Amino acid sequence: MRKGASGRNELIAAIAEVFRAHGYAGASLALITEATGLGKGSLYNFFPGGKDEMAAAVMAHIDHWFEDEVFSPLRETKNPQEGISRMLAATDAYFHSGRRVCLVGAFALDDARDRFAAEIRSYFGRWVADLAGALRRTGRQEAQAERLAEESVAGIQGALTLARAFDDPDVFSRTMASIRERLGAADI
Amino acid sequence: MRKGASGRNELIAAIAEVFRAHGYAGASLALITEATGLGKGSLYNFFPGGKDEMAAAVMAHIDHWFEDEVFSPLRETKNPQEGISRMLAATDAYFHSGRRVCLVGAFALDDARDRFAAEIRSYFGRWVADLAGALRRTGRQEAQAERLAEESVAGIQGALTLARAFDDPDVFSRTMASIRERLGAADI
DNA sequence: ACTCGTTTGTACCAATCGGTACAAACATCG
DNA sequence: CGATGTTTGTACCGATTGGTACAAACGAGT
Repeated sequence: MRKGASGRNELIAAIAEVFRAHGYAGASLALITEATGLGKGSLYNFFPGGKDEMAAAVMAHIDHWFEDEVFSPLRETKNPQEGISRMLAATDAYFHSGRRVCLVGAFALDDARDRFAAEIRSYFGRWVADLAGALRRTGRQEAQAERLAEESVAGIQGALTLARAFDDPDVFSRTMASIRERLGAADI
Repeated sequence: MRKGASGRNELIAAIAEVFRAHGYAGASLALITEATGLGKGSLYNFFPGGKDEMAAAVMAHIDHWFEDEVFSPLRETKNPQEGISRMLAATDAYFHSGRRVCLVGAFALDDARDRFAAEIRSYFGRWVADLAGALRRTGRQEAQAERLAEESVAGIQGALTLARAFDDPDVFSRTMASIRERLGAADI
């Protein structure tokens, strides 16, 4: 890797955008070559496993980012309401306020789900479980916390879909505001 | 068409399942041939425009079904609460209680969105607008009705994503129950 | 039985797919 | 400078892609 230690992360980020825009099947090596400026020789040098390994690396990269910025604040912040606020802010930033799509969600719909079933399940599973944990710590009952967490994550995913469908990021912002309210309101 | 008038609808339904399972890019003619039992000769006889026309026919087919079973009850049922109930029941039936995926939603994420932007926007637009109309007729204020409708449709889409991700249709059923409650509760 | 339009299978096309091979160009370090 | 391991571009591979051509098989009407 020529460009120093951060080169691989930037490379993975560039590849991620291709998968995001075209899905697994639609992300051809030609598109990846174009997006990264790297020929097939380099690509297969960094990812000997080919397209599959590239997608796996992208998934792992996303997973780490969410673990650090979204999930772990939910678990480890002393004040659960602050953890929830941090997760909402990070989520909003990550999805560029609705202009960006969730690759894991897109893979879940597509037949890439079979390939990455474990990673997809783990990603959403931790999101829901960690949010439910924070909600419990605000005083909510377990069943209610679980349901609210599930609905919130689903709401975020659905809002991303609708924002893309309408080509209108405001849909996402409005839904995020509403979710923030539902999650914040009662700490009964 | 040999098999009578309903043959085309069945053909479109079979093709729809291929797009649903593999996305636009992943739905190869080989898969469509296999799923329909029809050779390329027949396929291009019925859809001279090729894959694009097949996808367009599938989209139109879905659009008509939702118009008849989901949107129009929202607009035309005298009692708006009954219209909402009918739309929820039809939605649950269509998505096989969470075991089936929303093709329009999947296309919205994928790069098929560019091809079918108008159809996708119209589909979700009518869903939200007609639901908001019914909510207004229950006595809600316009702004609140609009927001609730948008969140409900987003919630349905997100629940489909999560149900696929967890491979657990119950996620969808739970979310649908919760949406039913939110939509039914107050007719203030 | 004969015709006529539809439906079907097969063979074929150029383009692109993901992937491999490998030698030239490179950076790094003694 | 020379040696060594990494990075890169190019050429190539068989398989598959979406799409076309077309003659044989078919069904319905007379």
